[in-house]
Amino acid sequence: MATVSRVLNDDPAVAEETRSRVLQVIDQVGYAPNALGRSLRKNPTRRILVLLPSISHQFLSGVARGAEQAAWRRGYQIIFSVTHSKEELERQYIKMLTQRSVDGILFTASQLPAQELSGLGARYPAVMCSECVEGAKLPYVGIDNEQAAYEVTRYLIEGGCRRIAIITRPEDYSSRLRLKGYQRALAEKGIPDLPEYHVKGDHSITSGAYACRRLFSLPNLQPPDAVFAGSDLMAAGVIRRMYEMGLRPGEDVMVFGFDNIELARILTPTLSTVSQSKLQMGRRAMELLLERIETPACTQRDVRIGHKLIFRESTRGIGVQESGREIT
Amino acid sequence: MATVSRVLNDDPAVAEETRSRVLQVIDQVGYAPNALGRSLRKNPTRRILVLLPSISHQFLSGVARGAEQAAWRRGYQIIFSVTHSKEELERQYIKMLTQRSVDGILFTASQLPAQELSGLGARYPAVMCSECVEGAKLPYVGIDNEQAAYEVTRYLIEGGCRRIAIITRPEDYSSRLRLKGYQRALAEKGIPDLPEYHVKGDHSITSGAYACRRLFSLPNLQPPDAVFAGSDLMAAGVIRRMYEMGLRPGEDVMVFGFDNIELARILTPTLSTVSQSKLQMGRRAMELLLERIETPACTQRDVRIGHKLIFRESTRGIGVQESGREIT
DNA sequence: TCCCGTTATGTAATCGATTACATTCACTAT
DNA sequence: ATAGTGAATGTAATCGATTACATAACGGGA
Repeated sequence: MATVSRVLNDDPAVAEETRSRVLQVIDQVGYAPNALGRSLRKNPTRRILVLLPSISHQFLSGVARGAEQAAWRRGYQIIFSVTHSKEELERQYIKMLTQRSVDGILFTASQLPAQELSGLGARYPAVMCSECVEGAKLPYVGIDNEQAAYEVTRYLIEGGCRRIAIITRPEDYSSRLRLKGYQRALAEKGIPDLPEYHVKGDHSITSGAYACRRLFSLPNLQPPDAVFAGSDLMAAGVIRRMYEMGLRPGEDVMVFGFDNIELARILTPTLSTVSQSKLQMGRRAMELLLERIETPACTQRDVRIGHKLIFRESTRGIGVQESGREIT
Repeated sequence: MATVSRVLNDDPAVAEETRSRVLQVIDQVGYAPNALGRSLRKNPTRRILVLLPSISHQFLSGVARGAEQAAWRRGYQIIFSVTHSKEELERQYIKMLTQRSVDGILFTASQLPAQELSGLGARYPAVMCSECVEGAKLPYVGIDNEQAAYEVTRYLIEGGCRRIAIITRPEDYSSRLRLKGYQRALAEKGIPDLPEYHVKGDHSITSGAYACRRLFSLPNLQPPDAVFAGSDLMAAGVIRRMYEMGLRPGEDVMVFGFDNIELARILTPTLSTVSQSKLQMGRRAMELLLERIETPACTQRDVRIGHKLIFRESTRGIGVQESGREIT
């Protein structure tokens, strides 16, 4: 038994002849070492859990890919679980961390209270990415949402838009920051910030379509001349609905998205949007996490990733298309 | 120690007073049981691994959701890993099964040789879903691809199309079956099967666009009057490219997709496609897998899931839109 | 008073792999 | 011939939780 273990762990103190004999027998009986026994003794599992709110999240899947690359490079396996934005499910999967089935955890959109996350972070390696929880004391990697939204809004205003609607999911911290950026731009240009132009969505296509209908049937108020959606999916819903209402997105009304998922290039009209470097975001977050795992003493802090605005046909009416003006 | 274990496992033979005292201390010191030790003793982990070729696969993410539901219902956790269609990665993750980190594995698009999969299936609980490997002796859950493609082709022919192109990924077993169905329909109607109209793709949008360009610049041959793409994503590429070439999909040329992902409802024109019940597919596959785990003796076989054709604007030129003719 | 049964808790073996330490063996130097 | 050396292998403790079994404590009946 001991010798077998030595063979499998490349211990040099095994005679060449014994080694090959062992390997042969292993092959014959189809022996596979039990990972449980192993990690019980030498505790790291070299496995990381990434929590996603849903499995088909276009934006986060890019982040996940970045995280995966960084993990593999350092010899870690990565596994995913899906929370469906339910606290209870999230706690279930967090158990994998506290029970040592994984060495660390990467949150992409936690629903847990800040305090709970802080407590977890104090005891175990954990990092937040993309969407963060206000007040949770975990390292965080993401873009400057306030600034990005500010830039989009300013761009729309400078292009001549005066009635700019915004669709957000107010539960998200990032969405609240974006709203702030939007308001900063409006204030700067002396344009009134009408609450009627703030509409809620949940990042689904349907909710975008629904928001669009509300915006274009406001009583006692002119319809918007631009719609800034908090995600490309909602923007897709907006565009779809505009066609159904006989509006021409990109000409009658400008549309701006957020995330730059693949869909943005395929929609008709193609969608202007904010590009976040998903790969880089995931990579940096994973690096931060591995740092914490391997040197428990370390106390790194938040990381900010750059973003850029992408101009496509959905804002054709006010400017150039498909240039990649790098901004931050 | 023993008493603590009893408390955590709800053993009735613990005095109420001791129980509450134990719980209090557990809370104080922040004790969390180590899952390794536990599963080492009572061996099932009640955890299932689902292998996906990529994290942002629109179609499979629906399947994954179905699998997840079925697993939760029976008290199993589910975790995902991504193979990027690389054999080596796939083998890495399969180790989680052989090393008993999970109780079973669900393949959605394995790249491994049939023999290897058969060997695995003989020793451990494993099931294939959606895409199968020809000759691999694992239970499989999927649709009747040959029949579905036959129905689509027949529909196009009956609508008046005579030059029907098909885009497939010939590496997939399912694609080869679909090609057969396509050929059966052509033969039945006495329409020649021209190899020039068979174009390769890899299920990416780009490959669809590329295929489209080839199809509409065939030397000495009329361009097709219908394009049947092996996936909605490729169909999206086809449609995008048609616009760029000044063609009107759904009027000049019919377009049919496969999978019925959400995108199909959003494209302009909306996309006619084959709907596979993703949820049901995932659910049935997971049920099959759990069956195998819990009653090792059982030897269930393949399961066939129904499909239906969805008619939308991209075949507007030849028929009704958005009806749901259930077929199998 | 003694014995028995019941209930609650403690003891120790177990799961499978790892690894410090002990042992064996062959061989060399004295 | 004997002690000493080093390489290869064997032995047994260990990781943390579970659980069959042993023990302790207590009350009640003969």
